[in-house]
Amino acid sequence: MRYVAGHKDRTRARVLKEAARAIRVDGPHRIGVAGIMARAGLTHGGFYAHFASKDELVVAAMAQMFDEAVANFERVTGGKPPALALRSYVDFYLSVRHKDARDSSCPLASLAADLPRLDPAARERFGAGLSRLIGAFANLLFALKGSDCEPLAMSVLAEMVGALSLARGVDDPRQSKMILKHARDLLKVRLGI
Amino acid sequence: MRYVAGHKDRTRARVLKEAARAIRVDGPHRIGVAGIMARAGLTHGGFYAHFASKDELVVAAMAQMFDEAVANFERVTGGKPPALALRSYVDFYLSVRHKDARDSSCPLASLAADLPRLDPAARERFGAGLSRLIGAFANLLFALKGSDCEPLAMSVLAEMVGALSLARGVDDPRQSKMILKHARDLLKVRLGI
DNA sequence: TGTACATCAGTGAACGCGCGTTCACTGATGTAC
DNA sequence: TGTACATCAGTGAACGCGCGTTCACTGATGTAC
Repeated sequence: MRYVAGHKDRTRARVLKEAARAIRVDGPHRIGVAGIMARAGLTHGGFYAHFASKDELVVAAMAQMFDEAVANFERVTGGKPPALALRSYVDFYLSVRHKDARDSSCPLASLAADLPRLDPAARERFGAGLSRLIGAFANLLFALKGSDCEPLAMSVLAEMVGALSLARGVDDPRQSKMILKHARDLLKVRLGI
Repeated sequence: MRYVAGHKDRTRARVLKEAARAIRVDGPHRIGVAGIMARAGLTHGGFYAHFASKDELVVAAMAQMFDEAVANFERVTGGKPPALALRSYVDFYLSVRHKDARDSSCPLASLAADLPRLDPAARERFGAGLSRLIGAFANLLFALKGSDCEPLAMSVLAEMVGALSLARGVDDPRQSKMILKHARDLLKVRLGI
C-alpha cells in the first residue's frame, strides 16, 4: 500500500505527539511502545521504521514537549503588555486546569524528577528546553523591569515548577488548591504585577 | 535458625531504609524487590514475610523518607536563632551536595513527579509528609516574622523543590549551579535573612 | 535430663506476565521494459 | 498499452529478558513430655 508523499512524516509526527502525551502522564519508563503505537492507530511492529529504539523516541518526544511548551507560552502571553502577560502566564501555569491537564502540561513539572534517571541525550534536550523557557520568561521580565532578569526568571520558574509538582503530588484537593493559590499570590507580590 | 528478639523488626527496618534510598534514586516504578532485598543482605523470597506487596513497601518507604527529611530539618536548624536557622536550611537544601546526594535527599524533590502515578495510599503519605515539612518551616518563619506564615512557607518550599528538581534535570553543571545559586540568593532577599 | 516436635525467618527454584525488539510477510502502487 | 518486478509502510507472531509473586524447603532454637 504505497502512500501519498509525506505520509511517513505525518505518521511519525502522530507517534511523537502521542508519546509526548503518554510520557508526561506515565513517565518515560512506564510508557510502552505498543501502547503509543496503538494510540496512533498503528501496531507495534511498525515502530522501528520510525525510531531506532524506545530511548530514541523519548529523546525526540522531549523536543516535542518543549516545542509545545514554548508555543503555549507565546499563546498565553502574546500581544499583551509585559505586566499583563506575566500575570496571565502565572495564572495559567498555577491553575487547577493546568495542574489537571497532565497530558499536555509543562514538561518541566511533569518530568523534572525523571530526568536524573534518563540518559545524557534526553537530559541535554531537557536543559536546552529549560533554557528556552527561561529565556522567554526573562525577556518578559526585561520588558517590565529593564535590568538583568535571568536570575529572577530562574527563581520564579523554579517556584512555579515546584508549586505545580507539589500540588499534583498531594491527594487532598484543598491542600492542592492552597499550594497553587499561595504561590500565585506571592509571585504576583514579588513581581509587582 | 531462631533469632534474637526484635530480629525481624530490625530486618524490616533495614529493608525499608534500602527501599527509601533506592526509590529516591530510581523512582518507585524502577526499583525491584530482589535488588532491595540483596542490598539488605537477603534473598528476594523473604520479602513477603515483611510486606504484602511491592506497593505496600513503597507506601511504607514514603513514611520512612519523610521521617528522615524531618529529622534532617531539625538537625540543620536545631538550636539556631530563626534567621540563621532559615539561612542554614536554604543553603543546605540548595547546595550542590544535596543536589548530588540523590539517595538521601528530600523526597519532595525526588518524588513529586512520580506521585500522580502512584496509588492513593502513597499519595496520602506524601501529603502528610509535605504538611509536616510546611509546618516545620512555617514555625521558623513565625519565629522570625510573627505573622501567619503558612502561605509564605508553601511558596518558599515550592521554590526550593522546583530549583532542586530543575538543577537535577539539566546536564550542564554550570547551568545546574546557576539555578541553585539564584534561587538561594533570591530566597534570602525575599525572607530578609 | 533427654527426645520428638513445633516454630519461623530466610532460601532459591519456578510461574506468569509485560515489554522491547526482530523478522518474515502483506499488499497497494510506482517503474522498467 | 500491458506485464513483471521493486518498493516500503505497516502487520502480527515470536523471542528473550526482567520482575512480582508463590511455595516447598531449610535449619537453628524453643517447647512439651
